[in-house]
Amino acid sequence: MVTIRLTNSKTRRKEDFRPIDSSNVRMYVCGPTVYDRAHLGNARPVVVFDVLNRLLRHVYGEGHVTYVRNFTDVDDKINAEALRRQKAGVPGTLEELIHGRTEETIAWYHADMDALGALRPDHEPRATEYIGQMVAMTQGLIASGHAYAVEGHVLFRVRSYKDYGKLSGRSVDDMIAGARVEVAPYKEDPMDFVLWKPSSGEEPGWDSPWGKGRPGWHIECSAMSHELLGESFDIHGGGLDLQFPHHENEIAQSACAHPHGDFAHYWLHNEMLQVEGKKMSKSLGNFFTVRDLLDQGIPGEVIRFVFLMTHYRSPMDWTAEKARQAEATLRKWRAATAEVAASAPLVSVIEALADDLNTAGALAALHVAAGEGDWAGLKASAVLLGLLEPAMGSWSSAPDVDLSAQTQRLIDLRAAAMASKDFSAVDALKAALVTAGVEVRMSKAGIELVPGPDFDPAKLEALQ
RNA sequence: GGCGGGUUGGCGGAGAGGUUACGCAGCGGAUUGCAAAUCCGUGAAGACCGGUUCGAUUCCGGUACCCGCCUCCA
Repeated sequence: MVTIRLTNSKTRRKEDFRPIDSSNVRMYVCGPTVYDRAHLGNARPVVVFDVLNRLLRHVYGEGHVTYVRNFTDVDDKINAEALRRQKAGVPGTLEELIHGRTEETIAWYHADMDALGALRPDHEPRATEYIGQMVAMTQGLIASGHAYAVEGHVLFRVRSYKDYGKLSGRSVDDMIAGARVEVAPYKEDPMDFVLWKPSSGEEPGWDSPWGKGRPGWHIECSAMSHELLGESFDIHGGGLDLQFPHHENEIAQSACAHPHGDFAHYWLHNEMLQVEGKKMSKSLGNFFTVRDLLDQGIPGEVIRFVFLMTHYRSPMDWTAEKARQAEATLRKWRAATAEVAASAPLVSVIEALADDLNTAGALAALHVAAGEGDWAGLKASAVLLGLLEPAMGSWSSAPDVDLSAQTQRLIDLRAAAMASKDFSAVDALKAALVTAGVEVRMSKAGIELVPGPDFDPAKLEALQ
């Protein structure tokens, strides 16, 4: 069996991956807060961990992997949007409006991530469906002295967990020195974080031993991963930005609530996304969603390919030039493999992926296979990477147009030109065809006209 | 201020202590009436300064610059 090696944020080293139970490899990835369309940065962890999910299934077997990715549907941004709708006169209770907003966003998310070729996880739990577990976990943490209730809040006592800060490499004292934490008079320690907070009438809330309220952000992942994957599981993933404080707090809560488990064995963090060399942000005006790109006609498969060009632990720069290259490569490969039956994935590709998800190396191996004409191997390997899937390829198929009249005309003109040595008429027609996005292939054997990516039927019409 | 990461040829982007990454672009050739497409070939790198070593772009230290998180935009 192939040994997968992964860089574990917990140890800061590349380690051999040894699952707790190879008949049920368990992975939890932090999913989106569902208040709006997923932006391009949201899509990176989705693709990264989709590749890992596919690799694990390839190595351990389709039925031997459990992949969980949550939806955070309790959040102040969602509340704000629901409240805005209510004030705008949309009928329904606040809870109903919140639910409507999250359902709508989840449907968008599914559609957009499906377009990127990401397989749906085995479980996609929603925070609102696990409030009971969160309350129970919070109660347990209070009982064991790791949390305290005060003024309707429940706070986690950071000093009660000796390894707090280990994942992100900081000590509690370091963090306080940096001191950009919310100062609240009821906190025992400035670093203590919220497990439960009170809700006003304009916020969604659930009954609890501490009054009507809602959970803090971090507790949901601890509760849901425990419920679905157990006290100890194999892999926990997410964006690097989540390492602190989100994952640090998850570890503290879970370790203290379940002292006999050891939570996640391997922590994986993908680096951030940039756009044309800069951080994507609304203020820089380079902020866009996955749907924006799809609507511009950039296929999801092309977006996926661009993501795979960069190793997941390096910052990835989204550029138009990369999209252009990715599209050209995919067109070539799709054309070459259209009629080919996939064989088995290439060893070179599996080895690259097994080496800490080296997707760039895997793509290079695909290029090598293309150079050798091993299209069957290329196809099988590409499918493992979530590329060249038949269902994703409609964008690359040539427009169904009849160019036989133009072809014949060009043949006639060329035949005449061969005799007269005056090629001006041939060149004129050829130039017009090229302008219309038609590729002109002339050889001794004949002439072939192929509609290309920029094919424009209107310009062709003008030639008639 | 604290913590972490990065700096590879024109561009993108990997691995490996010594032997070709790979792709795009470029250049040369084949092919073509000329092109396109295709095929063949090819030049080009490792921020800077030290150290370890027979040998470092690859290991160690320092400098410069860039980036991320600590501010619920992943």
